[in-house]
Amino acid sequence: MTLRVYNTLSGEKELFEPVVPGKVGMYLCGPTVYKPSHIGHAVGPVIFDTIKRYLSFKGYKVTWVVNVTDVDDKLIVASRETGRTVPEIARDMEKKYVEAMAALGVRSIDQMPRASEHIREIVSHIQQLIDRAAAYVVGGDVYFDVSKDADYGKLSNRKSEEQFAGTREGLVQAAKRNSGDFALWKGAKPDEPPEVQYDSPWGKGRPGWHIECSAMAMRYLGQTFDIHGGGLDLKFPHHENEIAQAETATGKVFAKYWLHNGLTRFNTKKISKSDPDFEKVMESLQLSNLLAKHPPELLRYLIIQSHYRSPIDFSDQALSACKSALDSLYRLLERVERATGADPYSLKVLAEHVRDTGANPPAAELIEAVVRGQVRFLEAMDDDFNTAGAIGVLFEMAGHLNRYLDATRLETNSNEPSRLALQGAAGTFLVLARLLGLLLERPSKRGGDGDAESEKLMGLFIEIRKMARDARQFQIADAIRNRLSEIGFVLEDGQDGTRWRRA
RNA sequence: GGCCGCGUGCCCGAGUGGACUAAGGGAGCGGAUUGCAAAUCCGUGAUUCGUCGGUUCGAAUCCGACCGCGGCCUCCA
Repeated sequence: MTLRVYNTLSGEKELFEPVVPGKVGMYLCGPTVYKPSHIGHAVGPVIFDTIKRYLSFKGYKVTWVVNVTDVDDKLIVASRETGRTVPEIARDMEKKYVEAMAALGVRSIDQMPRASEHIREIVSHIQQLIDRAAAYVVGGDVYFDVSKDADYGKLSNRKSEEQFAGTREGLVQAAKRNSGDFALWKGAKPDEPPEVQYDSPWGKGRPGWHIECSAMAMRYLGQTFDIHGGGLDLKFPHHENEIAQAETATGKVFAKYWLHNGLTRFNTKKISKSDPDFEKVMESLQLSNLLAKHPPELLRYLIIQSHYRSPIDFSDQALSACKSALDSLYRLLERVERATGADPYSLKVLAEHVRDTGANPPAAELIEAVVRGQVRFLEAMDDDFNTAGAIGVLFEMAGHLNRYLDATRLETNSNEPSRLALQGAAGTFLVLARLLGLLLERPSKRGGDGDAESEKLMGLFIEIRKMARDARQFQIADAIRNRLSEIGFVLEDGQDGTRWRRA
C-alpha cells in the first residue's frame, strides 16, 4: 500500500516519497502567543498529530517541529494594553497552548522552537539573502526583493505584480522597490519595548513575520525537508514568502509537500480577526472554555471526522452528534471488558493472531470482517489521510463487534474460542482507533477517577430499586430511575444486573 | 477585478470514470429485546449526487456555462 498526499504546490495527489528514505521531517506553523487559542488553532496540530501517528505506524522515523511566534507586532500591542512584558505574555500563552494540545492528544511534537531564541539563525538567513542581492536595506529595515525570485508566486498561483501589493494603511510604500516586497527585518521604533529590540547588522530591530519559519524549519529539519503545513489562510503570503526566502538562500527545494488544512467556520463564516463579532464569538470558541465544557476527545473527533482539507463548521449541534457517536464506541469497549473479563487495553491480541476459530461461524465471520476492515482503514489513510473514511470503517467494525456480542451472549456465558475471537477483533479495533488518537484512555470507569462515593451510592440505589422490581413495584423502581436520570445518572437493566453511567 | 475551493438524503460527512443497487455518524420512524425504559441489534429513507449542456460504451466523479456558498489577494491556524 502506498501513501499519496495532496500537495498544494502541484494541486494534485502525489506519491509520498521522503527526501531521506525512512525518515520524515515535518513543520507546522504554530501559534502567535499573544492571546488564548481558539478551536481553529487546534485543527492543524490535531491533524499533524494524526499524520505523525500514521507515518510512524508505517515505519517512518518522524521529526515534527511546531514554531512559537513570540516576537511580533501583536505581542507588542498586547504588552502595551496589559502592562505585562512581551515574554511574560508569550510564556503564559505558550503554556496554555501546550496544555490544550496535550489534552487533545497532541503529545508528539518534537521541537517547539521560539522565534526569540533563534535571532542568530534569522539574522544569518537574512544576511545570506542580502549577500545574494535578493534583499536590500532601507533605513533600519530589510526587505526581500521579489523580483529576484523567478518563480515567486508558485505556491499560491499569483503572477501579477498587483496581487503582491501589501497596501496596508500607513505603510510607507516608497521604501520598497516592488510593491510585493516584504519585510525580513523591522527596525526598532523608539516606543517599542526594549525586550523586543534585538541587535543586528542593520541596527536594533526584530524579525519580519515570515523569516522565523524558514530559519527555524531549516535549523531543525535541514534545507530540504518533507512536509510543511498550516492553515489554508497561510498559503499567501506567509508560505509563499517562506519558500521565496529559503529557496533563494539555499538554491534548493525548501519543503517537498505542502499540506493545508481547511479553516474552522462558525455560522458558515471563517473565524476572522476582522469580524465585528469576533470577540464575542471568540469567547465561546476559546480552547480553554471548550475544553472545560467538553471532553477533549470530542473536539479531536469533531476535527478528524471530516477530511483535513475541508472546512469544519463548528456548532453545539455538531458537537452533540459527535458525542453520541463517540459514546457508543466507549459502550462497546465496556461490553468487551465485561465479556473478556479484562481491560481491552491490556489485550495484545490482534485479529490476525486468531487463526483458529474452530467450528465457530460467528467468530470466523467477525475475524474476517475485522481483517477486511483493517485493509479498508489503511487504504483510506493512505489516500491523503482520509480520516473521515477511516472513522467510517471503525464504526462498521463496532457494528460487527456489537452484533457478535449479541449473538454469543459472551457477557453472561463463557466460551473460550468465542472469547479469543472477540479479543482479537477488539484488539485490532483499538489499535486502529488509537492510530487516529481516539480511545486513547480507558473509558473512565463511570463516575471517573476518585469517585468511589458515587460508586457506593449508586450501588445502593440499584440495590433498593432491585428490591422494588422483585416485588413488582414498578412505580417505585421507575421513580428511582427517572429521578436519577434527571440528575444525570442513567440506569440500564441488563441480563446480568443493572449498570449505571453518567449521561 | 485576479487566484483558489466547495455544492451528496432532515443534518453532518466519505466516495473523484464501471464492484454506487452512493460508506459512516446524528436525528426520525417501524420492529426485536425489556415489566417499562436505556443500551444493542434489525428494518426504513437520495432511481439520485446545485442547474443545464457536452465528452464517453459508461459520470456524483472529466469538460463548459450558469446559479449559490466560502476562502485568499491586509493580520490570521
